[in-house]
Amino acid sequence: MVSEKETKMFEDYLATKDLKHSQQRKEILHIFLGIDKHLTANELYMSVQKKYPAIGYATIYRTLKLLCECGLCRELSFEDGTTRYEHLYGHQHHDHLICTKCGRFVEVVDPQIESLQEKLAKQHGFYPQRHRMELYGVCKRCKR
Amino acid sequence: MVSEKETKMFEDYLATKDLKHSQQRKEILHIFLGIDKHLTANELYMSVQKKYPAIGYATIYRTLKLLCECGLCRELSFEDGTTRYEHLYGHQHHDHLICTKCGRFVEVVDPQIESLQEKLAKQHGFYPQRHRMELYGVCKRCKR
DNA sequence: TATGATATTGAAAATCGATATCAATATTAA
DNA sequence: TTAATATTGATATCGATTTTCAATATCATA
Repeated sequence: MVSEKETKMFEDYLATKDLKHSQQRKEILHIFLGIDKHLTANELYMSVQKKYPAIGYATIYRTLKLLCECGLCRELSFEDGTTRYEHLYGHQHHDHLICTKCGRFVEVVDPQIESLQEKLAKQHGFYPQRHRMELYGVCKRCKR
Repeated sequence: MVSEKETKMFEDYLATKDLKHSQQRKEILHIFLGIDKHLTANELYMSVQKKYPAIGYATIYRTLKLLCECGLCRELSFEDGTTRYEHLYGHQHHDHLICTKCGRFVEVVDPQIESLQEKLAKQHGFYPQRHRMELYGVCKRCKR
């Protein structure tokens, strides 16, 4: 079952921006939250299509943008040029470990790295806001 | 003066792949090495145009790809969607600290972070190959 | 240094993902 | 119910990159 909390977050965001709670937005959010993987816009479009064939491409992109703005979604652009979206339902901040053979993703966090990143930014006179870290390697399964 | 070493690296790479040492390739490499900043393909194209108006867009892209393959160039795709290329002439491995206001780049390395990244990958059963880290923040100049 | 096999080129067309346009429709507050 | 306004889907458009293709350049070998 998909959380009420995230639905609420989205609706609150729409309300504060004087945007409307359209059916399409609700349906896209619901489907997006239900898929636990890093989706491309196209993959999301396909999933949405199965249930709601009338929903167009542009609405997918528009809704993804809103979801990113309200903090429910993160846009990730990878080495290979693809842009993927991950929902933050039940996930905290994390970075990615990516297998260069099979493309498998693992979410990782290392508090020590996090704090060193902050420190490093400050050392250079930057006020740190966020970061992006991707570790590429070959996973256990592919190494053999 | 631009290093012979890099030119040699490129020529050796071309030789091993049975590719040819065309004038265009030599000229693009030379101009690319001479510019010490993170260029978009278009920016490189413009610089090349000034000296060699006959060289086309496609050749710029084709040559950048070769330079990346032989290790003289790194392709970077940033948060804002732009793709930039940096040459590795006189640079070692480094990550980036990027100002979200003015777009200024600083190259940074933190050996402690580097080794924790390796460790983290290994902990998850990955054989680490490379990584990418971008720290976003507001720089000293923009903060005021 | 001429030849022929093959890679490279520039120009233009094609492709890709993403965004903007626009008339028809849905949402919302009054 | 109405009126104001936001949203929609279809389509056109965009900018970045890649592909196509006929003409040309490179290079090993004769």
